[in-house]
Amino acid sequence: MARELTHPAAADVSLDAVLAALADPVRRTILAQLARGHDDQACIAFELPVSKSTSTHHFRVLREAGLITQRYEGTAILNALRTDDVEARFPGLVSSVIEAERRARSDGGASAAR
Amino acid sequence: MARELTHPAAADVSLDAVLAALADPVRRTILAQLARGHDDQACIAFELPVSKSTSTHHFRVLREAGLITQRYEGTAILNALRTDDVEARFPGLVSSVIEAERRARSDGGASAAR
DNA sequence: ACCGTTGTACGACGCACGTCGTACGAGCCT
DNA sequence: AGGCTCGTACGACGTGCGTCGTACAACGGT
Repeated sequence: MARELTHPAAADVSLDAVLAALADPVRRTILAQLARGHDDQACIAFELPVSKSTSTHHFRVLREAGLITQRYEGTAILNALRTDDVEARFPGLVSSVIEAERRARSDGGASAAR
Repeated sequence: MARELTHPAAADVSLDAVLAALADPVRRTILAQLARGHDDQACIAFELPVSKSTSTHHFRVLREAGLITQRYEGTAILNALRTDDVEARFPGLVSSVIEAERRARSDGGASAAR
């Protein structure tokens, strides 16, 4: 059957959706790891402090916000950043968030929050 | 008496709080207008599609996230961006969001969202 | 053919957030 | 002193979101 993942067109990526997606720490973790490692990491490869279904949920939010692409490879799904599209639409936004996230992670991090 | 507004120290500004604050369109409207006009605009000067109490709430969130400073001037409160502090901590983040917000506003805006 | 792997669908639940109205406080002006 | 303006405090309410578990679907290997 289908096995089709719906991605928004580059022009349809909304600031609202992107910022809402970036607001969650789990999703930022995913993005940071995706930016750090090579592309095409399966969802399984991420160490997330949530259940499998929650994981699926977060990946879907990221995809529907236009931040990542997903494609099937057997039963697994390979994830990749949509760096080009997003940077073209919101220059500097996602990259600065990822950079900040990575630094906050390696840092002692003055205050953790939430 | 007090009349003291509590602001977080520059080092205590957390990525989580900043992104959570940026996730709301009303608060981005405030930031964009603050960036556009001069500093020291009173809360009243903002045309927001919400009630007065909700307005207060959003300004407080922005202040406690470390994105703006507020100081009393009579009964009014003057607002200003904390550009320096925030840019030092998360380079490029807020500026890119404000830029994107402004463009999305003047733009036709492909899709509105929410 | 079977089973394991990988991810999805579907409720369900609880909490946090955006929203509001009303009542109040603090300061200015006449 | 009195009234006006600007903002806050305090509930209250609805909804959306993050979370989970269970059941299921698609694909690959043995």
